[in-house]
Amino acid sequence: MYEEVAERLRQRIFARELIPGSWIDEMKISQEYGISRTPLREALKVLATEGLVTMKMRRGAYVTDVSDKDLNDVYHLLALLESDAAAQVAQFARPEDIQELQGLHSQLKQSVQNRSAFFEINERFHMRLLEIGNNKWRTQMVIDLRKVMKLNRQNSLLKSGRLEESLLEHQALMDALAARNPGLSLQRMQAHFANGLEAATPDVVVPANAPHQSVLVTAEG
Amino acid sequence: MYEEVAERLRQRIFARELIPGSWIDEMKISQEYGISRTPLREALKVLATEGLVTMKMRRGAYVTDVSDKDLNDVYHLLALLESDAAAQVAQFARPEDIQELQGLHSQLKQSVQNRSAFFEINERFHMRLLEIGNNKWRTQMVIDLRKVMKLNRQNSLLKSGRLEESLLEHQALMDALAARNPGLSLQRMQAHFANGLEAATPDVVVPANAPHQSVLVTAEG
DNA sequence: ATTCATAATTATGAATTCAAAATGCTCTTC
DNA sequence: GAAGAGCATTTTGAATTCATAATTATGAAT
Repeated sequence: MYEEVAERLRQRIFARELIPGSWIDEMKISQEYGISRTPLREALKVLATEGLVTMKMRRGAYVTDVSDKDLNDVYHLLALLESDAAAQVAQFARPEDIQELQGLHSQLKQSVQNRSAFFEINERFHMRLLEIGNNKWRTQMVIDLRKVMKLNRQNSLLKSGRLEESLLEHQALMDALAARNPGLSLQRMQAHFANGLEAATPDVVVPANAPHQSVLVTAEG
Repeated sequence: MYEEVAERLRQRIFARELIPGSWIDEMKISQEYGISRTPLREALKVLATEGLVTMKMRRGAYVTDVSDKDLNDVYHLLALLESDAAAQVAQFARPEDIQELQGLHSQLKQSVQNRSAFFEINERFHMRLLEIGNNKWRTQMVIDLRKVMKLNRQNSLLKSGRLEESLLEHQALMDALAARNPGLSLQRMQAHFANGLEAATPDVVVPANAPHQSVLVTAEG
């Protein structure tokens, strides 16, 4: 049951119904859910290891307050891990996997005017790419990091023009993957992230000198 | 208390006292530790999210059995994250931080004939570099991944000659850091990992075509 | 003798109870 | 009227109890 409870809590945290920095009332929540405190406390400890809540000694659980720097750092890691996955996919994926990604990309193209559909398919694309990347530890990390990012989706996720740009970046990435070029795939995914992806608030998350650029630094730089 | 219990369990898992794949007897452990099952179960759920144990529905907790592929995958991520940290350090660290690393490196040089001291200082060096890298999420990830690596330290960690080689790689890395060259630092850390680091069993963890090489792939490759 | 069914035992998962610590409120004193 | 001490209330953290599910063992039937 604790997994289920953890997921419900995650959703409430993402929805900002549970406010960052605020105290989590175990009694209240357990009554709301009609359960005892035991599985709730187990769930809270899991969320604590995920970084979504913070446990204070003899003070209980608090919703983690994620700073702008935290967001930058997490975003940097997402770029690092997902571009690494893209390189792996370009190298090792089976032809049918690439086909599948191309199928998802086609769907993405067709849903460019439907914002929520675009987001959903885009998310599927990224997750599928990770799965094809065939490293469950990396996949789990990205899942966890994306959860943290969701903590601070306070404002609109994407500027009006960004949907089309994002699509173009996806196209460029797909081309690199189809060409089975790992390094180029890595760069294209990096570029996609550098431009703000779909999950972030670009002006907050990607300042001009953001550290997540550094992975593109070469031996010369 | 659950944190303390989790740590004791981690140690026993690392020491292979709890055998991978084996069932964890809650009753037995709780009696051994003189505690109730409640905090023990909380600890087990935390370890489950860390990937050290696996929970099976209505079957309890099992020590995770880490496959060779898992080791490869985790090692690949360690290389990715730590080399990323090295690049960040080269870019953003304060002079005194570089100094501190150089101090640790000097200690490392002096302890080259004392195997356990070497390992301990080496671990300190890597952790300090991560901390200076100033991304707590990355640091936490590396900590977690290193725990997983420890699950399979079954045999001797380093060939006889590797200590000296490792030291040379460290020296090369230090030079790149001191020169404030992010890309070179990244490469040198990658090379350090490609050669087997200190924590791995090289012939198992780093096969010739290991995927963790791919991060060095460039736009041309 | 082997297999299937049923009962008993064992272990998990969750609720409840209990203890200790922290906070807040009240009462007293200056 | 304000400040401090002591007591009460609230809440966390852990132990115990309880229920349910799974496994094993026993017995009967084929």
